[in-house]
Amino acid sequence: MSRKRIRDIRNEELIEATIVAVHERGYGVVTMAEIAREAGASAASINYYFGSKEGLMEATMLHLLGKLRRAMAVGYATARTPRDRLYAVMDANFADDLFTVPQCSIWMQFWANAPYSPRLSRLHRINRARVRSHVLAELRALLPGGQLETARQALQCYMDGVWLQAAQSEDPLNPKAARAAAHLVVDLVIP
Amino acid sequence: MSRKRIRDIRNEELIEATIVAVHERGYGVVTMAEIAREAGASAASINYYFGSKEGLMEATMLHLLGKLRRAMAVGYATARTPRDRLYAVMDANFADDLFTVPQCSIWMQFWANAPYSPRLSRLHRINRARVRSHVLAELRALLPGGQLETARQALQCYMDGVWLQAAQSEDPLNPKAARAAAHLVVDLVIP
DNA sequence: AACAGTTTTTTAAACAGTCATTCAAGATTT
DNA sequence: AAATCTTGAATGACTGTTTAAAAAACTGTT
Repeated sequence: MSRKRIRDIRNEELIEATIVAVHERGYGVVTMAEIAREAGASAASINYYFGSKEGLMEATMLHLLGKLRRAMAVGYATARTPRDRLYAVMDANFADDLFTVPQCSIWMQFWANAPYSPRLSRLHRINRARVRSHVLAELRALLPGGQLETARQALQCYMDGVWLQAAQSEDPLNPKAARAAAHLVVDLVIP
Repeated sequence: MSRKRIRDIRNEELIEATIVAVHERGYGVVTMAEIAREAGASAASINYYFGSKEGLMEATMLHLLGKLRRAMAVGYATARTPRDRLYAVMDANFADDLFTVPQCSIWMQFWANAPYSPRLSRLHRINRARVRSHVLAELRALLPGGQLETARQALQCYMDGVWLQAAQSEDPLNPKAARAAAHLVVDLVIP
């Protein structure tokens, strides 16, 4: 039992340290030693748990993807109309514990590196397809078929674009305001 | 005269090679030697012309920023109404000679690295502010003040988001379709 | 509680490459 | 001849990963 526990604890510590360290230095530049120092461990222990630097990055993104997926599931549980479920998708993207500068930074690094790493690009494809199908499912109930694809792309690209911008921010973000803005964009697209 | 000419020719050759090589390998991973090979030159000559790898990246982005700025100026020259000028801003972003996978890749790498390089982040700020003020200026003539900021963010994030997605594409892009889609988004935001 | 045996965890040090940059010497152009 | 351009080779520093050995945690037995 506690054998498993230790591994889980280390995994989480190292992933948190990865988010901070990659945010501060960039994925391509940050070293295993820096991440390890952030976590109060040694570079070798990261390889012990994750196999490689790429494995660590994959695990970190898996962690964030899971957070996003769960946040979306929570919102879906209480939303009753297609429009509310669309709001829920946006709200998940800008949830308090997801929409932070370090996490948007990581996402940025993830996007930049995905084309060059089969393991990362696989995650990227899966996540994107999932969000896409959710958005599309709700839009179907709200728009005529001809406008579906335009509206979907507008919304999905909006979410990506906001994160992109957030990753460049010097100051802490305002998730509440981001959610409000996202709702306005939804209303703009679906009158 | 031709002393200057040679420098210009090399600059352009090396920048083109940079775009191809960075697209293929990623900025953090590509080596000076690979870029040089792509250009049919030596790594040392890149340093001779650009001083450093970072200098080369800065010059490359300066080149692309200029292309974008000029494309926008061309569109502005013929547009007569605020809506047409908004179309022109979008069209510039998705112009035939700008909206290609390698160039969107570079832009992606640029975004990812800007937070860690003062020289790149300066370029990023300048470019973003310029696009922002153009979009805002046209929107002012089309929307009540209260919706300005929402519409601007929707459009600007849309453009970023489309590029982000384009950078992941395996196949060649379709600039014409992208422009058509962008027009539809404009029409969605400004009925 | 104590202990020997076993497994899991940790890390210092070694390893094996890598790469941006510099430099000196030669090639080319003016 | 002078200025400009080019590059092979040397430099110097850095880094992900492996290894071997020690530390810590756990196990069942006494």
